[in-house]
Amino acid sequence: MMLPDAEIQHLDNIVNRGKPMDKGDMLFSAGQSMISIFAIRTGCIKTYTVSPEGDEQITGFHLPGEIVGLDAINSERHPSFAKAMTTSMICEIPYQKLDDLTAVMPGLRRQMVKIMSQEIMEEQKLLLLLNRKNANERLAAFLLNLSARYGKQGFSSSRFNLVMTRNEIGNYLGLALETVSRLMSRFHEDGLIRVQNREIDILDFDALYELAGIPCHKD
Amino acid sequence: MMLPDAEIQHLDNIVNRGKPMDKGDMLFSAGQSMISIFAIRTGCIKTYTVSPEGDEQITGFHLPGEIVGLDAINSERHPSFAKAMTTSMICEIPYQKLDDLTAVMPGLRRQMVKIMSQEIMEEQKLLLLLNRKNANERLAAFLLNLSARYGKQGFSSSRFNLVMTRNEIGNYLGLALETVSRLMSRFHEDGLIRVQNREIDILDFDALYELAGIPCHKD
DNA sequence: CGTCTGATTGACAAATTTCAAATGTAGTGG
DNA sequence: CCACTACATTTGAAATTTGTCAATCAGACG
Repeated sequence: MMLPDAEIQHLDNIVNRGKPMDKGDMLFSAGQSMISIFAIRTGCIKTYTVSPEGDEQITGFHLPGEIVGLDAINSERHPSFAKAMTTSMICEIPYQKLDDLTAVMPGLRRQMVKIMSQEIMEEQKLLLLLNRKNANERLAAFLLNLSARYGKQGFSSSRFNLVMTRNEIGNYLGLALETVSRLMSRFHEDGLIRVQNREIDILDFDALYELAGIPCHKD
Repeated sequence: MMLPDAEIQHLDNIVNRGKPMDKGDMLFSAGQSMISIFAIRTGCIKTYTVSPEGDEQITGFHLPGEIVGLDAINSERHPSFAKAMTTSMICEIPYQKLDDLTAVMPGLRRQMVKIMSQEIMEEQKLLLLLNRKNANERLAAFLLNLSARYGKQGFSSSRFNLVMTRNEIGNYLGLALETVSRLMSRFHEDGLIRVQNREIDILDFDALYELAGIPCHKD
C-alpha cells in the first residue's frame, strides 16, 4: 500500500519515526492486541498467517512506502505475524491517534479508506494469480511485480536482490521450493533473466510479461 | 462483511432500499465509475474479476448482510463485476453521502474501516486455503463456510441449497468442475454429506472440520 | 418431446510435489 | 585463515494430484 508523500507529512506529528529493526525481529505477532499500524521506511517486512495445523502462509512481502497491520483493525487483534526480513526502518503509527486525526482531516480519512480498498484489490489480483495461473506464470508475475515496486522507489527495476529465499517465494506463490528453483534455472537458460542466488537481472521484460499473461502489444 | 443492525439503522436515511434484482442482473461491471457500494438484504451476489486473457475468477459469493463494491473505493472505478445469482434485494449506498456521514459519525467511520479490515482478513484466509490446501480440504472448508454463514442468518446450517454451479465452485476454489463433482460424490459415499444436485445435507460436521484442517477437539 | 445446461464418471495426460542426494554459501569460533 | 556447521539451492527420478477430454446422464423448460 503506497502512502503519498503529502499524507506522510500529516502523519509525521503522530508517528514514532525511525524504529530500527534487525533481520528476524518481529513487528507484531498473531493474537497480540493491535496498538499501532506500521509504515515501512526502508527494508522489507514479511507478513504471514499460521494455520491451525501450523503451516505458515506468507501473505505479503512489504517494501518501503507500504503499510502493514491493516488486517488487525477489525478485531483489534493482529490475525497475522510481521517479521523483518532485513534490517529495516519502521514508522509506528498509533492507531488510536490516527483514528482521532481522521475525524478532523477528511483527506486523511479518505486516504486511509483508499489504502484499505487498494489492499483488497491487490489481494484479489493475487487470488486470480494463484487460482488461474500455472507455476511459470506465477513466478513471472512475481518477478515483474517486485521489479515494478523497486522501480517505483527509484531503484533499478531490471536488477535487484531477492530478500527472500526460494522457500519463501514458493510459500507465497503456492509452489514447492524445488519448483521455484527449477523455474529460475529455466528462465535463466531461456534468457529471460540472469540469476545467481539472490541476485536477479531481468533481461527480457517483454517475454516475462507475455509469460505472466500481461500482453504488452498484441496478444 | 457483516454490518451490525445498529449501524444499518444509521444508514437507513441515505440508502436506496429495496432495489430488486433478478437472477443474472448486474450490480456493476469492471470499469464503471463507482457511485455506490451495495449491501445485500436477501439473495446471493457473486463478484468476479476477468484477467487480460478473459479468464473469469470469482472472488466471492456474497450473502445477506454483506457489502460489495469496497474494492472500488481506491480508484473510484469498479475493478470487478457483481452479478445476482438469484432474485435478490439490494441496498444501494451512495458513496459520496456515506463518506460525508462518516465525518460526523465516528461510530460509522470506525465501522466502515472495520468492515474493510475484515474483508482483508477474509481474503487472507482464502489465500491460505488456496495455497496450502488440497482439493479435499478446500471443498470441505467451502461447505463449512457456507454452512456457518447460513447459520448466522438463522437458516439451517446443516441443510441448504447451493446457489452456485459446480463450475462456479471450482472456479472459486481453483479446481476443475469435474474435481468438485468427484469430491462431492466422494463425500457423499463416505457419509460426510448427502448431496443431490444443489441440495446439501451436512451429516458429519466433525469429520468435515477435520478434513478442512480445523480440528475441533484434539488434533 | 426435444433441447439445453449442468452433473457425473472414466480414462488418460500433464503439471507439480515429494523424496533423495549433491553442491554451494555464509557464518562461527578455534 | 581454515575447518566446521547449518542452511539454502540445485538437480534428478518417481509418485501423486489434479486437469483435460470424452461420453453419458439427469433435470428444467419451452
